[in-house]
Formats: sequence, C-alpha cells, structure tokens
Amino acid sequence: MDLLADLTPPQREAVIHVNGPLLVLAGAGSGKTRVITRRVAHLLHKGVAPHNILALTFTNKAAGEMRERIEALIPGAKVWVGTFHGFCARLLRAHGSLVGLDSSFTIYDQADRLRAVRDVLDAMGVDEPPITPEKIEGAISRAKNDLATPKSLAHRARDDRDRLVAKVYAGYEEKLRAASAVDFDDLLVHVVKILKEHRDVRADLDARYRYVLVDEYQDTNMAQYAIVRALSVDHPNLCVTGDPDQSIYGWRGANLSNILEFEKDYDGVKVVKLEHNYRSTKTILAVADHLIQYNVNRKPKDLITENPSGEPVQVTVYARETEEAEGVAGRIASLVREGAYNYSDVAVFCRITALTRTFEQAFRSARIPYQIVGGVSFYERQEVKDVVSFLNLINNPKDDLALSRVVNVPPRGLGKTSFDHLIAFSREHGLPLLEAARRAREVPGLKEKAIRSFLDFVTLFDELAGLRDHPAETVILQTMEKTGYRQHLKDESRGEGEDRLANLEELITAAREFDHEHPGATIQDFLAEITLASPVDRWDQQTGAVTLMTLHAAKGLEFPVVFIIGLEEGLLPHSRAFENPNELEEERRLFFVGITRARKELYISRCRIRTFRGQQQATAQSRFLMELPEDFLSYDDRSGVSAGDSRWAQGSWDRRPASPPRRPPSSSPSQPTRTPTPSPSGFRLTTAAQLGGGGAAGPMAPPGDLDAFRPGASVLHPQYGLGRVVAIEGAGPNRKGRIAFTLAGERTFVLAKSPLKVVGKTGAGPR
DNA sequence: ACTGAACGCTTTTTT
DNA sequence: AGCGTTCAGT
Repeated sequence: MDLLADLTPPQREAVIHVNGPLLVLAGAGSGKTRVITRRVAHLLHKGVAPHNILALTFTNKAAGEMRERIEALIPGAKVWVGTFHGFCARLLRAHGSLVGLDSSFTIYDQADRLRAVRDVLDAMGVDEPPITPEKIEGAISRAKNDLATPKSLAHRARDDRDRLVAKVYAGYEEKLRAASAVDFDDLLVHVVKILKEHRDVRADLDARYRYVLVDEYQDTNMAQYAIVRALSVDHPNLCVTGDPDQSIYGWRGANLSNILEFEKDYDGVKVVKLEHNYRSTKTILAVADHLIQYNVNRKPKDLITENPSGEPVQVTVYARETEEAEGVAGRIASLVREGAYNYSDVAVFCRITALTRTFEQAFRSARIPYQIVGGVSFYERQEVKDVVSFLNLINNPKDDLALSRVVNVPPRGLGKTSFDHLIAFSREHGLPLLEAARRAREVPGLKEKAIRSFLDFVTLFDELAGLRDHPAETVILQTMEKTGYRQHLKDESRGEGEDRLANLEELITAAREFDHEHPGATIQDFLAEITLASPVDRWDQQTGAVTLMTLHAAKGLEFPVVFIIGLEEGLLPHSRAFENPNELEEERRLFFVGITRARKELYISRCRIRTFRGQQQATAQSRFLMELPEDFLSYDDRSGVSAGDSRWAQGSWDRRPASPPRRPPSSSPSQPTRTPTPSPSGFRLTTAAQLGGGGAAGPMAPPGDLDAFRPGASVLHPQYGLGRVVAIEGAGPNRKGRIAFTLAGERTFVLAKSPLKVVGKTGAGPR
C-alpha cells in the first residue's frame, strides 16, 4: 500500500523524516499513533533493519497496539516495541551483572516495596515513624526517579524526616540488593547507571538501536530521559511524540521540560505540529480548547477539526452519588435502546477509583454490562500473589520477601516467634532466609516442631525448584498441588475458597497462554510479564460492555460517548492539588484528557452530596465547570433543590468569569485560574442531613449561624486569617468545617466552637 | 499459634 | 466505608 496517500502534509512530513531528531507535537486525536506506525513502516521500506528500531511506550497496551499496527503494515517485521520498564528489564537480564545484579532478579511491585520499607523500619528499630511508610516509600520512589542516591538524599536532608527517609532508603537498597530484587524504578535506574558507567555498552546499544521512537514523551521522567538520551548520542535519530497539554504524570516524576526543551537538547531538531483533530465534534473540541487555555504554564496551540458540530456537552447536577450513577446508567440505557450506540461505545471516567463502586451497583441493577479498568489488579489478589510469590522464590531463592509470604501458607505451624528467630539467624550470618531455614537446626531458640516445619518447607522448595526451567503452567500446577494450597482452598469453610480457586484457574490460563505465545520461555519471563502488566492491559474495547475507568487510564483511548463524573472541588481538582498551581494545572490537563477522549457525545456531572469514607459531605462544584464555554453546554439540574424556581437553575452559571480566557500571559492575580470557587449556588439546603431529608439521627440542629458556613463561603479566623470553606462534614450543632486558608493551609474546625466568621459568600445567592 | 476484634489509616493517579 | 495491621484472648 501507499504509506503516504491518505496523509495530511504535516503527517507526511513526520512520516518521511528518516535521520536526525524529530519532535512531533501531536494534539489530542490528531492521528499520532498512525503517524508513528507509518513512520516505522517507512523506515523499513527505506531499508532500515527491523532490529535497529526501538519503539518505547508507557503501557503494554499502547505497545501492543503499536506492534499490531506495524505488523499490519509490514507483516513479520521484528521491531522491538515495548514499555520502558519492559525494555529495561530485558536489558538487565543481559547486562545486570554490570551493576551487581543476578539475571534471575525479582521485580518488586508497589506492595512489595511497601513491605520492604516496613521491614527496614522494623530492622532499624523505628517503632513510630514520624511519617507513614507509604510516604517514605513515595519519597524513595521520587528520589529514584530523580536519579538521587541515598547519599545525595542524606546530603541534602533538611530535617529529621529527610534524614530518616535517606536512612530508610539506604537500608531499602541494601535489602533489595541482598534479595536480588529490583523495584519498578530500579529497572530504569540500573539501566541509567550502566549506560553512564560503561561506555562500550552504551555505544553498542546506541548503534544497535539506531532509530528510537518514544511515545507520550511529555510523561517521561529523568531516568527515562537519561536512557533515551544515552541511546541517541552517536545516532540521534530520535523521534519523540507527545502533547504537553496531556501531561498527567507529574506526580510520578514526569518532567515536562523534557519535551519543552527537546529542541534545545538536540541539534537540528525537526518539529512537526499535528493540530488537526480527527476524533471529536467541533463542540467537544471547543469545550476542551476553552478549558485548557486557563492553564498559564502552556504553549498556545490550535485544535482544528472538520467534523460536524455535534450535540452540546451536557452538564448535569444530581443530588447525591447514587443518583448520579443511576442517572448515567439511565442515559446509557436509552442511548443503547435508541440504537445509536453499543455498550462498548460508552466510557465513564472518574478521578479516583473509589468512585466506581456506586456505578457498579447502578449498572448491575440497570442490567448494563460493564467492565472496570484499574483498581485492585488481578495479580494483586491474595491467592494469586501467594502462588506467584512461590514462583518468585523458585526463580530467585534469595527473595526473602517472597519466602516470608509463603513460608506459612498453607499454615504449617510457623508463627511470628519462629520466624523472628529465623530472621535473626539469617541477619547474623548474612544468609538469605531460605538458606537459614535449611540450617534450621542451628537456629537458636527454635522449637523442635518449628525446626521440622522449616526443614519440610525447604524440602518442598527443593522439589519444586527442580522445575525451574519448565513452562510456567507446569510449575504453577505443581506448586499448587505439592504445597497443598489447592487443597487448602478447597477446605476453606466459607464460600470464598471457590472464588479464589477460580482466580487461580485464571492464573493458570494466563500461564498457558503465555507458554503458548512464548515457546521456550521460563517462569522468569512469565513473572516479569505479569509484574509489569497493568490492569489497563487486560482491558478490551470489544466486549460489548461499558468501560469504567480513571481519567489517567483513559489516556490514549477514545470512545464515541464519554461520561465524566464527580466534577467537584476536592475530587477534580483533587484536594491534594489545591495548594500548588502546577498541580492544579495538571488536574486541568487531566480533565482535558478526559474531554478529548470523546468522539460524539460528552456528558459531565457532579452531585451536591457525596458520601466519602463513610461521611456525607456537601460538595462545591468544580472550578473547572466554570471554565467551560457556556455556548456549547446544556445544563440540567436534577438535584431537586431548584424545582419550580428557575432562578436557581440558572444560578450556577451566573458566576462564571466574565472575561474570556484568552488573556495576556501576564494577567493580574485575578485571572480566571485564581478565581475563588463559587459555592454551589441554588443550594438553599446547606447540610447533608437537611438535603437528605434530615436523615441523621439525633436532636434537631438549631440552624442558627452555622448555615452560613457553606462550601465556597469566605471566612475569617483571628489567627489564620482569610480562608474558604472547602467542605462541611457531618450535620447538626457539631458539624465540622474544613477551611482552606490562603496562607495557613487546610484546617478543620468544629464550627460552633470556632472563632470563625463568615465574611462573604463567594457563591451566588438570590439577588 | 491461631482466631476474632479493635484499631487506624487510606490511594489520586501506575509502570 | 472498607481494608489491613495490630491486639487481646484461647
């Protein structure tokens, strides 16, 4: 076929570019994937050898898609397409020894790393860390993404917490090294180290991967940048594609300047801009474009489409989240009933996974087929993890974390005490736990019964370890039999055992498929595959079901009909982003990504009351709602509070910023981004209890002045100064208010007992 | 050593 | 609210 015939001039430019660095700035829906795959095909046509091409993506799903499309253009092309992490894992199997890594290293997932951090804290004798293990783990991860070592971290530590983090980081590294394990970040970091310290290896790889392509370049972090950079020194035929407006992984260390500075970084960069959108209606695009212009830190970009105008974007307000879910379900049902769409044409996006639960229920009772992407991954389920841990131990006998997980599964009488003795012994002799268990007789303090159990375990292990080089399916089946795990689940008194066995059956199926697709592969390969798999990878557009996923997971996908739910302050934008303008802009980009997934119809909703962590809370509408262009919206308040009073129904839209968003870059602090959030106007009933029909038990609350504290209201505190009500928690006289102070951050007060004064209502009231 | 109960914390997002 | 971790009882 002619690779160029159906391309626009800019697309063609990108496709036919062969040598030298190339930056493709691709707006949402501009046919980016198509351009990349065509370019690969073009390179191959020009005589570039397939093994000289390396295409890197962020998710396996994106990689799979790209591989498929290249395969369709050039059947049998052996181009390496994969994720950064997968690529690095493979590289480390071959070159890991350069950084002291066995080729059989284990890859730790998030749960493993947390476990490891806890163990280190334990070993350090820190009973009550001043920061949570999660935070420490996060700090370590961030450090790694920035290529910081424990030493450099210790060096720039400012306070005790920093020092603790640095110390735990050091202990953590040592623990992983001893266990011959790497975490997700290490996969990248170790490769960076190799590339930096071994010029010959770097040069070889640079020459080998003569043509490198990186997708979603705006989401690369320092480590990923360093890898790409090192592979493009002698042969800078690097093609990166991305869209700064779709950068949504800053929290994970993504560095936007990688893409913004690309032109300065490489010599003679060719830049191609793809601004033509082939996906969405004019209306949807206008809404997205209008919104994203509120970002100050941004390069202007046009989004053009010749698609039809389409329907207005519908914004709906519901009373509470159950109604939001039912409303969406009802809408989907009628869309499908009318025959315009299939279930698989529809997606529902939310900011956080926790919100999917309500929708699950609503879909179930409306008999709408759905699939949830994200949440607890299949491979994180306990029973799956147990079996997988055993596989990990077989593959890497030094993996202490894996051993501690399975040594007493099913229960064989090894409790904490015995295990502690074993740990002490292993520490003293510098042995992996498995070796310590082998010498259980020498371990001081062990009871005869425990000794025997440990030895039995080792015998069992040895037996299974003999299967190391067998196909994954065989090893799993044998493990389940010989350990008695299958029997153990069968015996489980409650019905849960059935489900768990079913999950393990699924694991076996996955292994069988893997064995089939990768003849000659070992459990090591299987383990790497499943550890690096993400929930999104299992998602399938063609299942005839509505898709329910987070906004993050939605990147790179498209659907004819999209619902974005929970447009509330604290949710989107997420409360953790409130204080940081950059994070706030990232939230806006996240919303932007969601909007631009939609091809034909877009529905946006929020509710006035949301139950979160068991608490009912009145919500404030998202500030982003006011940044959408009114002309392209149709607004529907179904929360009931406005019934019969049209003034209220319009209210929410009275408070939008009067000025158009296109503004000089140096606009005053009163620019739209900083506009204080209006309260949910038209919301006469202030507390959750009142709106819910006074459902809360207890004495009637004397409404009094407390009702003046509504989300959005401005308040004054004698000490903390000016603030804004973010949320009201609970109802009645003891209700609490969460106040975001301009200077003092967020604090919570029992309103009746606080010296807070309402000084003004930002929200629209009846005039 | 194992079981059930209280406790406390949380995840925003993911390779 | 739900979950996992820790605690108390047998």
